[in-house]
Amino acid sequence: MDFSELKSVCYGCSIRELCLPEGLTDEEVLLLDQHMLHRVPIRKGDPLYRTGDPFKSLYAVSTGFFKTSILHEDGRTQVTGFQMAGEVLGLDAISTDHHLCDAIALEDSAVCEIDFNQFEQLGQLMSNLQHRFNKTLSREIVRDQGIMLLLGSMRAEERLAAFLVNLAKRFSARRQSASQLVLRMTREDIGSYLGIKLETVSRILSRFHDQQLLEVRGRHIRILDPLGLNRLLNSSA
Amino acid sequence: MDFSELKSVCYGCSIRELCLPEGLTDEEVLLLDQHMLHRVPIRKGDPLYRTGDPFKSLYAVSTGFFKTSILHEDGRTQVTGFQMAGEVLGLDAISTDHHLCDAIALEDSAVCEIDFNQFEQLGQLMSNLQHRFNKTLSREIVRDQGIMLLLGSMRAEERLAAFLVNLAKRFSARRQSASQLVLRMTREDIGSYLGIKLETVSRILSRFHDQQLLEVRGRHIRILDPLGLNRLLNSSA
DNA sequence: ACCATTTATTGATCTGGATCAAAGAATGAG
DNA sequence: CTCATTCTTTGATCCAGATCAATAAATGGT
Repeated sequence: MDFSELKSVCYGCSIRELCLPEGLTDEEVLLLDQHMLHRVPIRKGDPLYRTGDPFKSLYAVSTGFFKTSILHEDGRTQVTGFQMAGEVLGLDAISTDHHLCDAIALEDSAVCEIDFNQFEQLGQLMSNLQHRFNKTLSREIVRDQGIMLLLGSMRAEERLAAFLVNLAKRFSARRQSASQLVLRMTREDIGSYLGIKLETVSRILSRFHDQQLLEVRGRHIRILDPLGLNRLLNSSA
Repeated sequence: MDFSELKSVCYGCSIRELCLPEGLTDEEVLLLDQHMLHRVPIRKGDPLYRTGDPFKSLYAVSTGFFKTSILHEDGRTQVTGFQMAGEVLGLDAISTDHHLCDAIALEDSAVCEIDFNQFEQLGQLMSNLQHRFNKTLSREIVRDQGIMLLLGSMRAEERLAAFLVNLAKRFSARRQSASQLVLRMTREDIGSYLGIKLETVSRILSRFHDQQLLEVRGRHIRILDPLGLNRLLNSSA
């Protein structure tokens, strides 16, 4: 059976092995995307969903870049993540059947919509899919706990270094340059995510620039000294 | 069929409806605990598991109190949670098949050990169980994101108020007093969890005491003014 | 291309919480 | 019960990062 002949969202997708289908066989992938995948474009600045929206589907980012943020009753907002190709949006909504954050496209993007009811049913048929999905959920927990560590015990400079190193790693896994980053988010978004103010983000980027760790031109960042950045992380200094 | 006659760990358990079996039928609960539950006692101060241990089982706290903490390479440590009866430990380990944090008993405790392989198999047979478990994982993600909000955008006083309100709510759900709290953890543990220093925890508790919000006698805390505490949370003042 | 608006940088000053220090209270092992 | 150890409180001082402020650079709509 030649899978490339079939009309399959996943099959032609270059980030398949970073996405939900990771670790599934070709036949399993086919079953997955024939049953429930649906490609949806989202314009820059538009929400994929908003807090309170009823939960129907998960979304795998196909192309583009998103941010998720939660809104405190007093108006304060906290960016909880930035998602790029292959990453899954909406996992938090499974708990309550309503979305608990806003997901906003930071550039023109496309997502694969995954009907969650159907997905759960397919999980009953394919233990491998269910197993992988448990890992996906668990990985999200680990990611969040990493951010708790960052917010709870790192200084501003370390947080920003960790952020850049993490972004670079994720770009690199997607075969994009690990040194040439284009930030899709504002300094304020970065600050919110890292628990610091936008002025502090800007100042530290400038300092990293002065220290020859980075070249900073607005949102275009080139990592000049990746080891130097990493050194900031692994030393408690 | 009279389930109370059967030897079932869950059936006689008073916190059943706060635990994994939440929402399952009696028959489903029976299937669950006959297949894989195993009660394990843990002494105060002992680890239930440690970072790096191979992952075999999840653990539902039956009685007692735990903390989980992650260890940064440079020696810094971050408490990621406190778990009481009915709460599940080990969800983060599903992602890598190894535990990624330490879980330490803060008092003499008992857990229900749940063999995860068997649990996944049972999930394949009982879609309801699987569905509930997806929700459990998702709820943990939501919890972690709430802590991100706390760490990223609240001041020390608000963090501590949020912590106490949350503890009181959880005790209350377990039919324990919502005003009379006995803290099982040190000021340092609380501080680590909240991203502040132990001296700051102590000072703010003293201040709350002075403001008649609390009565503080070491680890014995009585909440005198729950509305006042809540007011600290909902105002950005 | 132009103007309005949003975003970014940088400086000056202020402050919440960290750090350093020392005394006091609770806990646990023998 | 006693002593050692760990935990907690409180005070004095300091500093990383917040806040306030002003300018400069992007960005987007018409």
